[in-house]
Amino acid sequence: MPRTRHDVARDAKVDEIVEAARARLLDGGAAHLSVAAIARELGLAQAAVYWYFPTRDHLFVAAVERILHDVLARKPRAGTTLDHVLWIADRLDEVQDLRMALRERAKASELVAAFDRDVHALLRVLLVNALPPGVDDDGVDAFMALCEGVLLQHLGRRRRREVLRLGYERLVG
Amino acid sequence: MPRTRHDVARDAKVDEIVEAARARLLDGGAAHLSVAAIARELGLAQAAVYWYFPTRDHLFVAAVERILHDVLARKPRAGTTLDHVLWIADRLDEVQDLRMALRERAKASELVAAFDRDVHALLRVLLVNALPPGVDDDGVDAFMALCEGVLLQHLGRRRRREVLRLGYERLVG
DNA sequence: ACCTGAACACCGTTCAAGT
DNA sequence: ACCTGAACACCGTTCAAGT
Repeated sequence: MPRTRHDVARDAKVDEIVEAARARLLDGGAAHLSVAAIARELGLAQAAVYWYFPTRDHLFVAAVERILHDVLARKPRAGTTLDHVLWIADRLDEVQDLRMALRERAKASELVAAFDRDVHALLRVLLVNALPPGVDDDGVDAFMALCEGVLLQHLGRRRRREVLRLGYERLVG
Repeated sequence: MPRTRHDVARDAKVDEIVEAARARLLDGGAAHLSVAAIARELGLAQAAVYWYFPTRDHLFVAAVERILHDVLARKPRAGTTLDHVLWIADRLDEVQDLRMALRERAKASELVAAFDRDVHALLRVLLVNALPPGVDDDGVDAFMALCEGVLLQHLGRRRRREVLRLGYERLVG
């Protein structure tokens, strides 16, 4: 096996690592993402990963970024604005664990903290676009908080949608 | 120094460890809580801690329990029901980081998961008691979600209270 | 009952050295 | 430019052995 792979494009090697990280995040969660494990899996020395990603957090962010991109790329079916909002909530629920892990890590890493803020801003844009026009900022903030909070709860999908519907009607409807 | 301290009551020794854990949680967060560090601090072998707490998570839960107990023991000043709710939100904001850490760890440990559910149930009782009587379950769930969600946001205390006030009026007022 | 010492299997990160 | 090997300083957990 080649020690240095000058034949393989840099992007392909970066992609290989991010893909391995993505896979680990999706089954074991953030705790399952370790530089050592990925290096083992890819047959690399640990230090090789650090050539492309200066810290574990850089790799973590890159992998979460890819996952979020994929999840949000799915197009919603047409429907009422409430349907659209509920669809967004279902998507967010899929990445809820990762968002929690992001928050936890953000306390220690400014890199992760900045990314977390970006994600939050993006979700806000998504929600505002989904809502009917003319909703005041207070209502948006309150409804956004309700969305994030309801994902935190241990409710089933059915119950979650009921609560969201109520919030929608009373806060922005 | 005595190797085994039969003179010191078991409770006192447990208390010493939990207290050290509490201090570490309060400044460095959950990431700063390690069995190794506490043993070093107390001049014990690491294995000594395991005599009282079978896993790191047991110690973690015990320390968070103590912190929560202290925070919630503080008595609110009299005021409107909204004032009371805002007071609860301020208390919860103080332990927000710990709650996140709890959630993160709950994925890996059923012990932590169970404790997290207990905390959630306790907070719900606290909120229901603070709210005016006769609020429907949907309203409570929605407002509770809003409370937890608004603590997740990067809002200042001022803004947080505005959003909570709006949610209170439209969801349970 | 209580505690030590030492081990085991993990981490993230760094760095000199090689190609 | 790219990668290895080895080290360093951490973890949580276990266990035989001592008092």
